Amino acid sequence: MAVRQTTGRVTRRRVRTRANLLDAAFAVFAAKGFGRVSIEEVCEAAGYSRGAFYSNFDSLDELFFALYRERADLIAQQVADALAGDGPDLDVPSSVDRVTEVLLLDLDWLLVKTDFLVHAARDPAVAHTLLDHRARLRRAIADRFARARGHTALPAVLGDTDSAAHAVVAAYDGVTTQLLLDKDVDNARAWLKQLLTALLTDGSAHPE
Amino acid sequence: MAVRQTTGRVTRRRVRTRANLLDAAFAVFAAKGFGRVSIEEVCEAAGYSRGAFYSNFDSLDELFFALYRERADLIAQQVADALAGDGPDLDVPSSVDRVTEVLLLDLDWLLVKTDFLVHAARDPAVAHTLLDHRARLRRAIADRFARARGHTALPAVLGDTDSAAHAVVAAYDGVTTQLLLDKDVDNARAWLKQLLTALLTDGSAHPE
DNA sequence: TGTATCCGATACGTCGATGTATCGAAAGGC
DNA sequence: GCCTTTCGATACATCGACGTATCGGATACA
Repeated sequence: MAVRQTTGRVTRRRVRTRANLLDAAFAVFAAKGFGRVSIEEVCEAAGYSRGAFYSNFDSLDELFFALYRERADLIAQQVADALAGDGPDLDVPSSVDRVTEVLLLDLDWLLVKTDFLVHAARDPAVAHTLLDHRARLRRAIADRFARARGHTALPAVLGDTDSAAHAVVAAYDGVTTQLLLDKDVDNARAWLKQLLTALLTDGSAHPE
Repeated sequence: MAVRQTTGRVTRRRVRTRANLLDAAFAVFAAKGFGRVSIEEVCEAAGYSRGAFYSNFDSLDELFFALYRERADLIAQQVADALAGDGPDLDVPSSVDRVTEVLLLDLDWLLVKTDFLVHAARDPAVAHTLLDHRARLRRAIADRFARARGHTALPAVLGDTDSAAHAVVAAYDGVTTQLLLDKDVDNARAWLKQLLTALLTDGSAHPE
């Protein structure tokens, strides 16, 4: 964290500034990629001078980290809500639809998230944060599966609900990669749905 | 490309230098990530001065691009070989083993490849190269499926062999993401195998 | 072996980004 | 509304990386 001496009070202005910097940084990171962004660019996009930046953050890395945490928490919450929202009656496929809606909505987020993955891959501490986020998503998904037990059976090849959740995340990651290249959100959604269907339904139950 | 005037001859020294630069760059990129590497670092790692670099490349981007193409071609060839090598008698699971062996062998390559993905996601021209590489892999896989027809049936949910190949690549990408974070190659291989099994075999045929 | 050509090392000038130190202005408690 | 505290703008010094221009040694070919 930046200087922040004694136990001083925190001004409203400060919170606003910080939020503005984070928002601007998100846009700039999404557009150019973390590796090609300077502190000055972020400040300019936010309409502040570098003084404001150094008053709130120590480095671009720290800002990036904070940015990721903030958004990741938001997404995790949205997914958990989408999954917890429907009663135990609804079947898995319709849950899939709702989650897909949330997860593949924002291309900019996927770009930033991938940048973050690249860093995490080279820094164990950062990796830990990302693994945490993923674990939270998996937990929400696994819980949903557990509740659906009896309504919809999972194929035995996948094992327990945890493994099934793992598989869902892997499918999501796989589709994300393709989406980053062809930018076709609709296609990605359809394709993710098909993948999940193939994974989560027994081969004997042919759809449509 | 760098200067390279008229139709001059190309010295052996030049090819060696170029290759050395590419090799050193690969190591440096894998270690620090493309975004955090300077031209000087690459030269230092290779044991050359910047003069050598500018004589062979115009920019770090160009070197990175060349580096990717080179390695991607190599991998694509290896995968194609691994798939074409076994006769039509072998079943899909054992092909999976052989390909997995090739694809998940080198963590450094996965790191560089992900860096490349990040760039491709923001530059359509670069994206085209990466999509080409992926298409080549998919073709090899789809061909293998086509040859296996009659021996092993694919589940109907996946559709034709092209879709099945698509699914395989998605699973590979998904597992790669996790592998980049936990660095557990053995686990990734096992997990990829399980995923592919779930995808490619009919749910009715329960293994072990 | 001679020689024309090519290659890469060195030495510069330049520029952008960084971090700090300082100061005026805004904010909040009273 | 005053006064203390905090925030962020400005100015400055520094540094690293960049790209170029030049030159001496290496390389290929006769």
